[in-house]
Amino acid sequence: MTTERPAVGGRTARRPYPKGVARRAQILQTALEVFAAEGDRKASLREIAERVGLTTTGVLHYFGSREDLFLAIIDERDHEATAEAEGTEDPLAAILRTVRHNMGVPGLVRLYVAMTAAAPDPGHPAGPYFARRYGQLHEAISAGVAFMQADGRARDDLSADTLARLLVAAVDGVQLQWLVNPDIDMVEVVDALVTMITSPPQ
Amino acid sequence: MTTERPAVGGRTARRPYPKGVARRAQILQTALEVFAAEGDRKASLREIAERVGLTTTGVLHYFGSREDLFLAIIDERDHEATAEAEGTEDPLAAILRTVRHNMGVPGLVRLYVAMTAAAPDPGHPAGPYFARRYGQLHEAISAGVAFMQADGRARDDLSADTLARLLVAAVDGVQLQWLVNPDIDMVEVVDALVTMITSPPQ
DNA sequence: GTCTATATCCCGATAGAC
DNA sequence: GTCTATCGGGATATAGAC
Repeated sequence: MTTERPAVGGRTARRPYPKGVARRAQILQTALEVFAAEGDRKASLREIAERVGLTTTGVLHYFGSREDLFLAIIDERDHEATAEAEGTEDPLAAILRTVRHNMGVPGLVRLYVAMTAAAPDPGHPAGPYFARRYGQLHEAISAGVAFMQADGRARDDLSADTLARLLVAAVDGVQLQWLVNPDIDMVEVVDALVTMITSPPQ
Repeated sequence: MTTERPAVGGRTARRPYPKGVARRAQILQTALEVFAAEGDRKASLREIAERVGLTTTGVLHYFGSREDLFLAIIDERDHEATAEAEGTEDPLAAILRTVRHNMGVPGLVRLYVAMTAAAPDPGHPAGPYFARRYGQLHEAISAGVAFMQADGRARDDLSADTLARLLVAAVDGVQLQWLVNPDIDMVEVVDALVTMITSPPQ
């Protein structure tokens, strides 16, 4: 694995010119704002371009397609989150931190859910992206849980593999409920699972 | 609660004429087929209408909009599933049965996920629908879990409320992973959660 | 009640000029 | 690196035929 940035976000990734990177960042920021405020259907390229002060083609110059643009937002935020959680001893604590953080950024969660749902669609750029993403996430969490099992800090009557999948599923799934009903305390729900995993079986 | 069918699927729900109900069913069936085979983006009103032998407006006569059409599919399948799970003693077993069944209908799961993701979008008809749906589902499962707790068949150090949310989250979330990576055994993952809920804490 | 024709509008994407 | 022009596709409202 290299530190090379993946080519998710368009053809200008190589040798970025100062003006270009600023525009790029501005477009990403604006697109997220529009999506958060108006939703998927209203967040058209035209609307976003207008707010940035460009035409649709201007936006498409930086991101190959509308789908690529939204995927680039997810990709960027993912890099931040992954970097922050890197090298944590307790993966369960890291997950709870993430969930708590997510409760403060509903728009981003909405976008994330929309991309996840679109990923299985044949030909959608999010497909390969999420396959890789889920793979890495699962590997990291599974390894962390296995470590805790070896230390006796997690129950070992269930495989680390399955528990890792369950953790990811719980986080993703509770977000679906939370988006429809914001009164739900996501941390409380995920914390219940963490409790069950860390309390030994009889 | 009456047995009256909700008005989810169009204005012709009252006093259905034989020809109309047949067409309606045919459209629902075809729409699901196209969605399962081609995905959300290719499943346009035109494509569906063509296969049924109608024009787009012909389809729109039965369902007010494309979104309403897809929501009607979910609604119909939900009625079947709910009726089947009705009056089950063990809600956990019912959930596992549903998950096992879902592994045989990936197209429907894809549609379900797509609708769930679209639900938080402002103005989307799936919004109110899923709010109600999640409410009913949660109430039913929560009550069932509480019953099991009273019988000593489920751990009671965590609230039935939270466990119910966690169960629904796990089912929804594991589907997201499964759609991107069909090798995952959804039953195994959800069963792990069931095991933890039914095994008493130390 | 069932359905078509038409007309309009918005969208994403491409080609090519500057 | 950005715009103009344009294309094809898709959603939807109305009028009216059967």
